[in-house]
Amino acid sequence: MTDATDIFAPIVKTSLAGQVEQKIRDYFTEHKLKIGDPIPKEVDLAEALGVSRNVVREALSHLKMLGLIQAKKRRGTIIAEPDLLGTFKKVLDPLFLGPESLKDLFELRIILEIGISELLFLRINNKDLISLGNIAIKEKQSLNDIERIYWDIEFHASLYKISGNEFLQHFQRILYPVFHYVYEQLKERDQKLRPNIASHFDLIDILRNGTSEEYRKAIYSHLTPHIDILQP
Amino acid sequence: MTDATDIFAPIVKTSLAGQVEQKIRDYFTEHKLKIGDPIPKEVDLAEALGVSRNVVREALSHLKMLGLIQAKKRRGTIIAEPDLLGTFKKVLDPLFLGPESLKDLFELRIILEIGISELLFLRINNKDLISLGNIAIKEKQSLNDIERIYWDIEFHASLYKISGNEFLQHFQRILYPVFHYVYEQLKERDQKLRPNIASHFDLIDILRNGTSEEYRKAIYSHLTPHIDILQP
DNA sequence: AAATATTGGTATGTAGGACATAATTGCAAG
DNA sequence: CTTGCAATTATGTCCTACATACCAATATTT
Repeated sequence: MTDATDIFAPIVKTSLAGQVEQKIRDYFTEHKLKIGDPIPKEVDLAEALGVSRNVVREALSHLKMLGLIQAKKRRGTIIAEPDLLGTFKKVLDPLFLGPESLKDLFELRIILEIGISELLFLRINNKDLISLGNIAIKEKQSLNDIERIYWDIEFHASLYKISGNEFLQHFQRILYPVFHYVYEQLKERDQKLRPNIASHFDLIDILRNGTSEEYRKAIYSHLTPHIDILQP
Repeated sequence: MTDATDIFAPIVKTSLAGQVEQKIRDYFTEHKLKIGDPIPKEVDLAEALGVSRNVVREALSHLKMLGLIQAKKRRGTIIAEPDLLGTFKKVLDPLFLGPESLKDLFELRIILEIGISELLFLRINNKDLISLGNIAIKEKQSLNDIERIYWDIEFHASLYKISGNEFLQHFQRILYPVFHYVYEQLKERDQKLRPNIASHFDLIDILRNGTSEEYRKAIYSHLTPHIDILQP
């Protein structure tokens, strides 16, 4: 029974649930299951894979968490369209992120804001400009840092929205706690927020009358002050 | 016993495991647990929360999947640093993504490649330029589409690497199957790959002698041909 | 005494049975 | 045709038992 093939069988480091999860994913792709299609019930899967229903449930619960499937009480379980960023959100608790990750994320933000400049000039309209102006005014009138940070984030959220890319809008919402955390760190260090080289009003002016190249320079100088705070 | 407060109690739409997961996360933040710190064992959690060990395990398995915790057989379970993008990867199977998400992701790619232009000119060196040149040559010498696609992706992966942002490098690797899928779609539609307006050689030339603004224009014209394939 | 084997305890991993819950179906009475 | 009720079905929760890996301390060998 225990011959060489058994002894030297590939060592499995992933848990059973993990393997089962992979098997189920393979099953999906093999059978070309599309959104709405039902998948076998838990007991059948357990029997087919030779594991307990417990393990199958754990695997399924992973897929469920990712939004890849959706389970209803009597209807069974069906394939669903996953929420791209909903899952991502779950690991983005600043408390769990090291300083390296934080720095990368903030740098990514700069990359994104520079990257959308072309789209901004392509898609922005008068109404957007007015709305941005109102936000900038409210920020200027803020009585404390908390309020100011709120309007600051709101300003940049609007930019993402104007760019028209759904993905980015969600991304902004998800990254909110991270950026907020960075702001908090910053506040602690030098007591009051440093004035940005280029203000929000400057940015609006450029969006109205300037070029995308001018905008990129401005947004770069607007955001970089925040980044050295992350490298001590 | 069953008075109005019970009747009109907030309806629970999340599963028990989901609630427990949240409770455990709250426990982490409340106790300010850091990486490496141990968490209570499953049975204790189950008892404390008044649920079965089964449910606790399901919640923990979620956190485990996200890399937030790490469980060893006798040592118990400890806090770990999450893998930012490792989880994200799990939902990025092109088969599960709708056309809208695909379009957004590809647009995001353009945003990113435009966004890193500043960093590229800041951080690129001669060795990078030579390496990029070799890749471009190999791409030109490719005998079939598969090979050409491989080197194309390799070229852009190098760009991300040169930018120096870890996050982006991982992002590229994760998005690989998505972009590959887009290329496949494209191949099917117009049989042979459309020539890019700006070739990789052009991009290298600009990186060597040009400005970041020229580069942005070039990369934009280089990538946009791919995007209309996604909106039918 | 130092290195190695053995043994036992501990927390996670897996198994399997039982029951609860919600949703669907079909039948029956109004 | 609608309403009400019971049966059915697959997921959700609970429970108990055992397996497995790991660690520590003790026992055995060299």
